Amino acid sequence: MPIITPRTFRGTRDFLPGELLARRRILETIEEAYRRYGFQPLETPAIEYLEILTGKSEENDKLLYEIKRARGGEEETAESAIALRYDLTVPLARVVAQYPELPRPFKRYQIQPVWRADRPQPRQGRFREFVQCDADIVGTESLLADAEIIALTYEVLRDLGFEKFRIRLSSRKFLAGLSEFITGDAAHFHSFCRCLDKLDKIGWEGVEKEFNESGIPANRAREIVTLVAASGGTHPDFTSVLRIVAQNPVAVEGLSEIEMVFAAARGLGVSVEALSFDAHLARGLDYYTGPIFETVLPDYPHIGSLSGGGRYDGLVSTFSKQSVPATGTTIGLDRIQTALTEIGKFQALASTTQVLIARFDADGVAFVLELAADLRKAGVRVEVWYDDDKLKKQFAYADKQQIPFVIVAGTEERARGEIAVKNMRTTEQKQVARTEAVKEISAALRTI
RNA sequence: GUGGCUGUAGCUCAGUUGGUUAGAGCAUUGGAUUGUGGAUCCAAGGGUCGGGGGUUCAAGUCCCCUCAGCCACCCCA
Repeated sequence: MPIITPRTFRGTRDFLPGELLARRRILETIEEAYRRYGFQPLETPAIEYLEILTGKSEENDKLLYEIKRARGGEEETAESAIALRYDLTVPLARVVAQYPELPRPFKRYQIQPVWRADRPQPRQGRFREFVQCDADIVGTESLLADAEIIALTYEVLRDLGFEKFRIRLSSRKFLAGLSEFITGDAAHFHSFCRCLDKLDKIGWEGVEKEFNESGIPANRAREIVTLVAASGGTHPDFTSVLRIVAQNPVAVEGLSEIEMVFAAARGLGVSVEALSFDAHLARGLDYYTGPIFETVLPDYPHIGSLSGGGRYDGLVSTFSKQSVPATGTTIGLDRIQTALTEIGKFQALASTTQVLIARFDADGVAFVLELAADLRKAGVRVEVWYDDDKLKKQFAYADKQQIPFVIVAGTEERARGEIAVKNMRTTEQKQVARTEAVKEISAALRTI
């Protein structure tokens, strides 16, 4: 029989225990924060009908993993065609339309994997299968909701140990107005955004070249956007920006929304250096309609955004005659992990076991099993050694797994009604009466 | 999707101008007086040199194709 090479599909990964334990910790931190803001959990299927997923964003349509057919089954018909979801926002919009009885505001969080047929680049935290942590507020147009989403993002990143990060805020509405104001034609909006977004990377010469190549009339663009950009940052001068775009009512409205969200987010405790108004933040899925935001690490520009979100008041209406406003964000678990690893704060754990009960003779089996049962009843995480191996091997295992305590109960100890408890960190070992074992171990565990 | 780089043990790599049974470190397993780990020492297992074809007396080493991985761009979490 030929051996099949063990491997994982490109852009997907196995998570071995050490890494997974650390990932779980990150998830717990995120989930805790989401709950503090009153979000309730939701899960949806990995597979959706193709028609649910397509048509929301041209880029994403290209990244869909379509599922062709079941093995030995029939080819899917056009109506029953299916695909793996590429985000959690579209499924949420579907749910909102499908269950009108849900409360308003509907605040849900959702932590599940999504799939995109991208070309993976691990260093940038980019994969084909990755976990998104979404928090969305559905059913209100209030910009307080957008501000809360920003504050929530801020808290999550702080809780995770990030010290220097930047939440960049802009607005689709403002950009639409700005685009119209500069180009004189709303039709240029998309390419205008795409070019503008590259400003940080390629500078003005590059952007102007892109404008030309995209056929965007942008004779005054440099002057205007330079002024707007100069008025942005962590201490935005909204009055100056207003003066520049005053002739365009859409831009004015978008700007006032940014200003409100900005102020409310600060009011919710977001620190000055963590939030900035970036007029040239133009990226984002096509379904955004209002404020948009993303989080980046200024010191690690190669890592993609850690979070991204915004207001999408039109998305639900693709599934319903009702129009339902919504805003929200997604935090990328894998980007977070990539970033924490780079910063040196991603600490893999070997094991969560607290006590290993060693053994080395057949006579002691009953004694050891009873001890394990007692400890587990008290909530202690216990492993029992299975084979008749040398103690050396058993201790080496405890050491490798970073198990803090090892219990040895050989004939001598058992005869005296005692056990030996060794603290692997201090190497200290002491004799404990079997009757006091649970109490002693529990107390010892509290000291570490 | 566009462009570039790489592909030798589980991992990180070395392999001289193509020449006999392909090496090291780490990891794994076993041992160094039989009830105690992290150090050291000894030993062992593990590779059809990504796959296929070609040039040659001879290819890990040269050429072609292919697959895979990585990086930049695109886009984004």
